[in-house]
Amino acid sequence: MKFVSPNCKNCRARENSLFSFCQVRETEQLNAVKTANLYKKGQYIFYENAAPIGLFCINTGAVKLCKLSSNGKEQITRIARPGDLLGYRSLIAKTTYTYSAVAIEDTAICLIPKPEFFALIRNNSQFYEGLMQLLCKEADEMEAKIGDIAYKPVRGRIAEALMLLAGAAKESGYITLTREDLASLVGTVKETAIRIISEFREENLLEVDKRRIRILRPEKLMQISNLYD
Amino acid sequence: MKFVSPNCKNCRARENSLFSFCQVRETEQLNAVKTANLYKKGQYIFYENAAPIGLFCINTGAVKLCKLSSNGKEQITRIARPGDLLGYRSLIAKTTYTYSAVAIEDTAICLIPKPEFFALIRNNSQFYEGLMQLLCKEADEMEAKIGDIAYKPVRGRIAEALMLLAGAAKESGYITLTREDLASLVGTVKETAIRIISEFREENLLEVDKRRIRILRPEKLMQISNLYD
DNA sequence: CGGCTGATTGAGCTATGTCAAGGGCAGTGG
DNA sequence: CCACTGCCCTTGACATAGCTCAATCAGCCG
Repeated sequence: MKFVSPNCKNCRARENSLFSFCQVRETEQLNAVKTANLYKKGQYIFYENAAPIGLFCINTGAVKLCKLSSNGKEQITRIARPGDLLGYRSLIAKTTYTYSAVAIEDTAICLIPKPEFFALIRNNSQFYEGLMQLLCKEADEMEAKIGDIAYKPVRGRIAEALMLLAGAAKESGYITLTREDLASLVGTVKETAIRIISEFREENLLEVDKRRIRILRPEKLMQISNLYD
Repeated sequence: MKFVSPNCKNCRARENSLFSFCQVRETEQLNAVKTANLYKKGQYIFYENAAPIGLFCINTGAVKLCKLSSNGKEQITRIARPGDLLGYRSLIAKTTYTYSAVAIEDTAICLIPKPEFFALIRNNSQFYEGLMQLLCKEADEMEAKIGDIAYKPVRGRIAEALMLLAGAAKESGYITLTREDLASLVGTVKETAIRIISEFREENLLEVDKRRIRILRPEKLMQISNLYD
């Protein structure tokens, strides 16, 4: 299989990432030290509890971030996409990874080794600040998610997740997540997720082609997502 | 009511806070610019969605951080105590507060105005780094909480929360949280929380005196907290 | 002695999880 | 090109944790 290592200079993923703060020279340096890798669907990029080795930047594809709970179930905390950075929290806090990262499509990812990452935050204060803001945003989102899971019924959470996924799903507008992954993303089980999707289909809020889902009535779903008991 | 504004120099709360990174001179400056305030139990320190005005540092007492969900229920995300800093996320991300802060005991809090906060992170890189690590830690905790709420049964979550609260409850070892607040902290309702506490009492895992709870068998509770289905 | 706030307890009800049994599509190997 | 195998997806039947509503009780304060 032919895989051309992406060049940071003209990397589209870089543009909507924190690396947009980098100067041309820095970008060239990054390009020189980074290593690129292709992960097949289902392959692990890194494991929960492992020691971090660097900063990952997703080039193409999609990755699920998940933790294993003691009852053996997998909880997906987020779906990461091109331009998203992975692993910085563990690097900064000097801890092990708090979640695993698994490719859910064939995915290309670049890795910036630890030393270069730290050099970057030392030398580029804009990048540093950006990272800090990213952390805050991430925290805000998680905080919101806690509220959701605690009080929003599954139906609403699924509606919400579908909206988010559709927004993130580039051109196509198709959501290709597995029902199981979708369930795990909103904190429920496969069967419940399926039933609710079926309801939405019957109400013509979305259509299902093979496994893929396409939203038809975003407004309606949005409304359901905000509707409580 | 007599309230002596605390002095940063010999503030016990400061010692287990990020401000421990400050030099003597910085501490003196902080002391000069800060304003101290006493909040009665039940009083709001700041409101969700309001614009941040500075960094809060809890001196004595306890504060609940909570969000209102559309169905009118309050979700408590965390209980903050002396030494804890509040509001930095909104300052850094330049957003409004994502939660409200309410005193659950009579509480003394100092406020460092926005400009001085930014001056601090500009000039003290240790403080800056510490703040970053704090953010990471906070994010980790929330991530864990998401997993908990999604998959851990209420019984386990209550056990866990009790352990945490007991740990944080200074000397006394008494947990004084309202049943309602406890419920909201673990994402359930008052009645369910009460029933589970009663069970624990019957099993002699804790004792209840008036409203106050004291843990008797931490090991057991710990075990329950990790026990799934 | 009221009146209040919070704690309890009981009795249903229901959303959601669990278990079980197919069904369809896609990729593989003969 | 067909049959086989292995995912997923789907649906039904059933069980139950946890929510709601409602009534009562226990401190506490003026």
